[in-house]
Amino acid sequence: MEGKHTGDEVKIRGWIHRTRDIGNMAFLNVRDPSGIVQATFSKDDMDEDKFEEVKDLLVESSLKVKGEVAEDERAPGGYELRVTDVEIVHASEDFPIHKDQSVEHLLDNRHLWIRSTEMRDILNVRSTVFGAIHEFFRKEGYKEFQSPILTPLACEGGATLFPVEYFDDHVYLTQSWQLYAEAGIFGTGDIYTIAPSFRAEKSRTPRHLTEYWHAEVEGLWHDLDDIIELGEGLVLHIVDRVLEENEEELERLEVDLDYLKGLEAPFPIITYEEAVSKLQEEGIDVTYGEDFGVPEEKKLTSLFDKPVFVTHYPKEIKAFYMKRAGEDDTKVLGYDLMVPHVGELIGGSVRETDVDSMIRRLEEGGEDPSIYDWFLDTRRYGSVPHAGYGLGIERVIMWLCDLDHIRDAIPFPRTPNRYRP
RNA sequence: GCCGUCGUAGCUUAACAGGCAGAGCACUCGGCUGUUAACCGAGCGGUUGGCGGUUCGAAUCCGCCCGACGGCGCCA
Repeated sequence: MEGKHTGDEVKIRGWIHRTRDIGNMAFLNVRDPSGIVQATFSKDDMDEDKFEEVKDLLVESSLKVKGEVAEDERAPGGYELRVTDVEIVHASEDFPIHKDQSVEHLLDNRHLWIRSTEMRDILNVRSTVFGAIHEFFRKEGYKEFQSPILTPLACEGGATLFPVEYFDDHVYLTQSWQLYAEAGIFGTGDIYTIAPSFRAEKSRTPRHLTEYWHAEVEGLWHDLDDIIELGEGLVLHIVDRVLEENEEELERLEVDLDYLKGLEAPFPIITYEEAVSKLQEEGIDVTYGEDFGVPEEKKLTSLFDKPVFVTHYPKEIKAFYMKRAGEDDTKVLGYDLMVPHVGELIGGSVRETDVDSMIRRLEEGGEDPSIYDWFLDTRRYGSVPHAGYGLGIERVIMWLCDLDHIRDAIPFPRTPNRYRP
């Protein structure tokens, strides 16, 4: 509907977005996955009974319309379809969503709300992001590798797990692909996955889901510089692809396109220690050894016009599997990639390869190393240096689309208070 | 887990130092030959989240419970 079909007879199959009738004429805005166009019905040009039937249709009724495309400044968008024939596919019941809706009502009716232009735009971007991740890793020579969703293992020290009955026993929904990936690299080499991860944490924030999609990668012989480059490359590739495929959607979502278009390598890299001094200079009350909270992240990301890598965190605030930095073993060879409004996009690290120090770290963390027995075998039979990271896909979408809440980055969000529809 | 805000018609809400629960949208009926969230007229629609208490009288005050939303913490 941009003038390309003016004068042509076309058929459209879709749903009624809005209706108006003025006696002998009716105007139906018809939506399909590509957009909305006004369909104009005139009593004189069609069967009278059918006209009356069309006039009575409610919003979201499905129909097929045939007619001529006409340029008309009175039509929204400047073009309309002058209908000559219509087939009613299904006359809708009174649709629960109208104007003036609360967040709560839209979430209760999420299965209907995903028909909205806003949700459709976001989900189109989401589709591009998933495709771009596969493209990037395959282009870079990484193989796709799957881990089980049902697992007896915890993967991250403190994080809580969803228990699942497993016949007479119980297992958990996975929090991460990583531990299985660390076994996988011995056969397949460099690997990646896109898979759901589950966290049973009652996090009440705009950037947490209990079920989220996780892009993870594990690379043989990789060091910290390798996974920094790999993280930066992935993010830039996603941005490029979304700008190529979804500029129209991003404009409707009122995203700052100049910011996204201006992103290029290299992203700034600072150590945790430098970050702490910078924050202190900026008047933020942080002491060395504390993990960053929301105020710290907010300030830190505001100091850069690109995503920023923060490396070499103290070992106390990071997971047991991260390798110590050779020059200072109070720090780990890992990083977080942070962006404004969203916080952490990627968390990555070089993995500890020595079985004894790994067992020690687990015991220090109050865990029973015997549960990790099979995993520790990856450090017993030809242990090799390796590294990897995990990226929160909904967080990337939230960042790209400038969303206020991560729940809108996924069709059917799962949060501590909500698991329907 | 902690702190805060809010539950009134299908939806969005008004009424709150206690005194007849009212409107807009949606829907139904009627009118209108170019509407743009059309408009005009009429109608339908309420156990004020639940239980208990105070009071002559509670949507309004008090207690408990349930639910949702927002913020912090934890993380991707």
